[in-house]
Amino acid sequence: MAEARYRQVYGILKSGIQQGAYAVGTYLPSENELCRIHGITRTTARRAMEELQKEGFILKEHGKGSRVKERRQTLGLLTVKGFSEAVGEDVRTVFLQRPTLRPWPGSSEFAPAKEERSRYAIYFERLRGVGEVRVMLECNWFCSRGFEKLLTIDFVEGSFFRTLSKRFQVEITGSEQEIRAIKANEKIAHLLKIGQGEPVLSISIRFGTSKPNFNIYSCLYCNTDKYPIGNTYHRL
Amino acid sequence: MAEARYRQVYGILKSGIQQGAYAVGTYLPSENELCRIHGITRTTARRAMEELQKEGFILKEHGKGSRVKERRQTLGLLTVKGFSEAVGEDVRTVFLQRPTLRPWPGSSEFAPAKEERSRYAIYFERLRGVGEVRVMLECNWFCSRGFEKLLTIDFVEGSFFRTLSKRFQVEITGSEQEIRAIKANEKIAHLLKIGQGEPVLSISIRFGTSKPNFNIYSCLYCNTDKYPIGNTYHRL
DNA sequence: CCAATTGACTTGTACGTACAAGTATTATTT
DNA sequence: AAATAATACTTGTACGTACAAGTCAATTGG
Repeated sequence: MAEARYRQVYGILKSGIQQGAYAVGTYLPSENELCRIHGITRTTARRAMEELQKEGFILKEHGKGSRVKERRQTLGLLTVKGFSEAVGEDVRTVFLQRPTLRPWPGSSEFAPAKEERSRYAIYFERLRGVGEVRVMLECNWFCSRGFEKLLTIDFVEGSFFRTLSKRFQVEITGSEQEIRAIKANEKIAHLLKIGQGEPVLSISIRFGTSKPNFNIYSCLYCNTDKYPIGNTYHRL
Repeated sequence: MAEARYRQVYGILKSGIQQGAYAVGTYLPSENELCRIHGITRTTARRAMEELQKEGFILKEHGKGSRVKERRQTLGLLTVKGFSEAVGEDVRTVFLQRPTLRPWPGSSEFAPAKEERSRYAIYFERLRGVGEVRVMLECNWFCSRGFEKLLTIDFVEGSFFRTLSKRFQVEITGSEQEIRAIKANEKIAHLLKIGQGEPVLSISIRFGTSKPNFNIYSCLYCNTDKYPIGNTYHRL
């Protein structure tokens, strides 16, 4: 199916914000204006705006309008949105382990389903940083069934999720996370260039997808000294 | 104004889930049934269900229904919902510092607005645990203007947010958070009964409210060994 | 017996309408 | 001149309708 109309409008507005067409602190076009501009009803316009609010791009102000929010230099990991979108330009990502077939790990926060365990997993590992600062070690597991091609091809625009979407028509539909403060072990300390035993933020994530019984299991280890993890919530 | 209709329905369903009327794994009444039951339209029913999904109570399954999700034993702090609702029964809370007038602290993740700084702050501090385990140290700041009564009265049902709502008609409308892994200092280590320098999760929160220029500033220090912080996200 | 189709459900998207309620400016009244 | 009222906007809530799309069981046709 084609992408939903409200999602398109959401994307247009989001790009506009990220590229500076709508400056921080200014108001977006009102919902009624959006209706005229895009030829949609207010229901749909509101839907797009709600999405923007949920992602923390705007703040809706009753009686006034929708204001573009300041984007903090944080990793917007607590939503599905990718790393690069949230932090900005100087994001560097290197593979420590390109996608390879592996047996599933023994234990994890989120247990894969039986259907997933019936095949080998694909594993890959990346180190991400902003400028010279090493921010995050990222480990990813998922069932190999139907994704053998990933062992050979490159990621679309360097993004795993975009690759899933473009090459495999698999979309992320949600996530579950557990967050802990742990001590950096030798490997993590070395890779993040911090001392062993230093506190590190550990985030275990299960990403649900549009494909039944197909989840992405990720473990992130973050050095939050310079780049804390951010999150916003709005009731309405 | 009276509480919105969809919020009422949301509350009814949420209570039903929490009190076991709808068991984990079972399906809630369909949207059309809810319309009949509560005399609302599907728009309103969907609104209530979306809220439940956003809070992680249910999982909507296209073509099937809305299933009650398993509630993990985590602190659902990454939404506005309070501590006690998320964890269950055996939550123990003790005041280390009852509400008192204080000058604002020098620095914080979130800077209070000028209007807030013009008055002294009210500060209070609580230690929260589950059973014998000390889970979290909680420090709270907010502008004293109009809230002098809080210095003397008790909290409604032990809940600060409920007190704001019931006694002052102030509602939480959203939050912004920053999450870090830090080393426990002497005070934190002592209170959480862990070793000094052990990793602790630090969450800085600004809660926005329905009262203009009135925010709650909270700092949480969590021992995540037994009770990790949880979070769920669903695109739609 | 098995495969395909149908039908009855579910949630998802989108249309259109109406009015409530908050904000800010302008016009009016005192 | 200052308070009040009207106004023109904004977002918030809620109604109703229609159809798309996913799920599943019963029915039908071969």
